[in-house]
Amino acid sequence: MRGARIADLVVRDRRLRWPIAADLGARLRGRTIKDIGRRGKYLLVWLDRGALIMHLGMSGSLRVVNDTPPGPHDPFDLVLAGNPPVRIRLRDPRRFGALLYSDDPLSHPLIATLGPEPLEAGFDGAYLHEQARGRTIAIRDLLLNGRVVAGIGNIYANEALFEAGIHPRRPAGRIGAGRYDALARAIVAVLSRAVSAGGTTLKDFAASDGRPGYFQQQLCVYGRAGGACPRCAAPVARLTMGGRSGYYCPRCQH
DNA sequence: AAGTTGACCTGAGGGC
DNA sequence: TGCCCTCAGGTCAACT
Repeated sequence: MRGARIADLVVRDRRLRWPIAADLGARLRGRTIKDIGRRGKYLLVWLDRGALIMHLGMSGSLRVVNDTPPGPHDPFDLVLAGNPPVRIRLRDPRRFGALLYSDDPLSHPLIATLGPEPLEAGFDGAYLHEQARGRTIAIRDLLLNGRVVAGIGNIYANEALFEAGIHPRRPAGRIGAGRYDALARAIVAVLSRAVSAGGTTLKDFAASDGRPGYFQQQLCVYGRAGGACPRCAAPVARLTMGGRSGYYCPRCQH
């Protein structure tokens, strides 16, 4: 995509998480893509001025397609100029994805309010400890809050808490600085290992080259209720918090 | 202010 | 086979 000129945006269904702006196609035609980036789980397609902000939600995927006819859940194609043109298609059955434009994306409310990137400088145990001070929210939910730290989803929150030996329901304000050091290290380790493995394919996740991830083979607790804890062999437990599952070892995590 | 719940959607899988 | 229920990788917005 980098360096390409946008020939067209073909919108078949505007109804994503937020409606695709009616004038977006006209705004994009003829513009040049300068770079591709990311903040949390938001994808940034930097143009000569401003950027597209995209999100894949839970079920979205972007693919390069040729003459494949669009399916019922393929809301748009971004067409790049060329001979032949390159069509990049979003498939998003649940329509939780997003396609937005901003002249100043880093100031956009969705981006500007995000916490630090967990794999970059500025994220450590001291930061988490400070964020948690005086708060009663369960630590699992604090980690899912993008304003605290960007881009941690349910799988990696649970895995990092296992690695750090912290119970997912523990109130965030009742965890000491030393344990937050361990938690921050666990988050960095889990995310790094997951990236190396190409991500986690529970069902249909695939990387941009179409290949699945393999981190699911390294999951210690997520989705493994009843299975043996890899550390102590006690059965992994499942709980529900705010309508979402949490997994943990009742013997190792407190 | 912080915490909790509901909302947005479709599809898959299990039980009956 | 079909119907109904539950659950799913996200996260914002509206409540309490």
